[in-house]
Amino acid sequence: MPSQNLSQLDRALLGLRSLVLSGEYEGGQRLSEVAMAKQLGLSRTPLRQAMDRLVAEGLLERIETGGCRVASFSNDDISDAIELRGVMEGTAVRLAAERGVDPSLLAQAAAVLDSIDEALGAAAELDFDRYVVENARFHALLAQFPKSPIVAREIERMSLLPFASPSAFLSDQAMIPDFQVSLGYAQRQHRAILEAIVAREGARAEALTREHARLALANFSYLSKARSKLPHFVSGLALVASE
Amino acid sequence: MPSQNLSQLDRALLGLRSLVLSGEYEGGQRLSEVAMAKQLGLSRTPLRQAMDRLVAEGLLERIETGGCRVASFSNDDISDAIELRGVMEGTAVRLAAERGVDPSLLAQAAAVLDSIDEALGAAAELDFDRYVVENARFHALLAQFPKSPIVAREIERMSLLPFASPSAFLSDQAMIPDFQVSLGYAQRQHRAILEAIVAREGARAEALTREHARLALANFSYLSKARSKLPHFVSGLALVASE
DNA sequence: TCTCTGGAAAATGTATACAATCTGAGAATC
DNA sequence: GATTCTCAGATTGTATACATTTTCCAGAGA
Repeated sequence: MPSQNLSQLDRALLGLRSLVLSGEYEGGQRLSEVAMAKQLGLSRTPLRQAMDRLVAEGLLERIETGGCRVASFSNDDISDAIELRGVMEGTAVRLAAERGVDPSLLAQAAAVLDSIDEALGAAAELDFDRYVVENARFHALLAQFPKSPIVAREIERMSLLPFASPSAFLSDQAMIPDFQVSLGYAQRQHRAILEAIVAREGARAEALTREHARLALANFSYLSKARSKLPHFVSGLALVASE
Repeated sequence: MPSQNLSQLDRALLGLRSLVLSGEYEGGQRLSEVAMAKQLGLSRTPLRQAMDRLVAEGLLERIETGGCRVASFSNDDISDAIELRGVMEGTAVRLAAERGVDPSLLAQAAAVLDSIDEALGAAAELDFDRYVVENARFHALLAQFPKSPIVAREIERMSLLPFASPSAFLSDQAMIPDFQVSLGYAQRQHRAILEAIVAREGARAEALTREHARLALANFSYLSKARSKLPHFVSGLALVASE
């Protein structure tokens, strides 16, 4: 059985999120609590909690007169969300460079980068899944570098929006023609960021990290244009208003 | 009657927040839902919602085994929170400078700055309350400059923590010896920021805004040292662990 | 004196009932 | 024909009841 030790709230969160991201309710219409609860097989209480949380995450919007609707994002919204994630990660690495980083964390990050190198491997034998996992791990490590709960927390929050996370658009990048080049470029940025942190070059680390986030923006732009051909492949892309 | 059109949730939020900030429950002990609900005169349902929200804001922490406790902040946490607010506001003004700002917003901001000048006035007739109000308004305007719902939203979120808001430590600054000098300095920064935005100098606007936020840090340091003499004057200062 | 165990009291998580409010469609009016 | 009005159905916000889990203290045993 897949879900065993989960609370009803957790089930509601998972269910609601996947329903919303699937684009089933994209119309912007109100989400009925009773219908939702019945569909997910739980009572309104945990469902309501889950809705509150998704509102806080930005996936749902509250309606003034009561209830929620699915949020809709413009291309500019996504661009801004990615920019903000870059700004926050950039701050993390700047602080890390300024304050110094725990050597064990640095070693972990270096190991992850080595692993990414292996994942990239030769042209033919690219291990894409491994890249995605290790990339996420590297970014998670960056967030921990400054040893600041507040910074870590806010970075995590920035990555909650489906488009802003470091892994967004990545699992679907396999269909982008020259994606291998792009991955190699990203990895060079990874190395440069780590190098700058070690060298205590805060401004450089920050600038590199911001630029690194913009790769996600490029991927989004590509997918956005190719959307008609690759419908609903990217989780949550249905929430983007096609202006 | 003070509270009329408020929902029970709103009442719970206001009541809980003020209870927490008052430092009544600082011990880090678990907050009893039933006791809380009885004290505030409402049922557990809206109270629970309010607790969820304060957890999201960072004022409460969830306990693994259930329930919540009051969060406790280190000096470093507060320093980081202020830094992050500066980073976010800095991003807003950089984007504003890069993208250009609606002239009507610029005019409003200029008017607010004029009003602050009046509030500062001559040495004897400083209108402190007015300064606080107009300062908050100026910062709110900055958040709106980039015309980005996401940026505005995240800045607002950063300002939720009681120590990170642009008005934090300000209402209590009256007791700092040379606070008038400090206010004048802040106002010069305000003008420089606006000037940089108009001149499309993104990097300058960003750097100035970050530095501006650090004034709050200086105020906090002062209050932190003087805490024994001014106990519990600053709302929420009770949550700061006196290491 | 300390540790461990047992169990009662209390607290939380969840479901459900109820009242106030909103929605939407059809009737009535201009 | 368009607009306003009305009212029933549906929906949300809130209170409360119930079951499970957690807490904590007392007492036994080492």
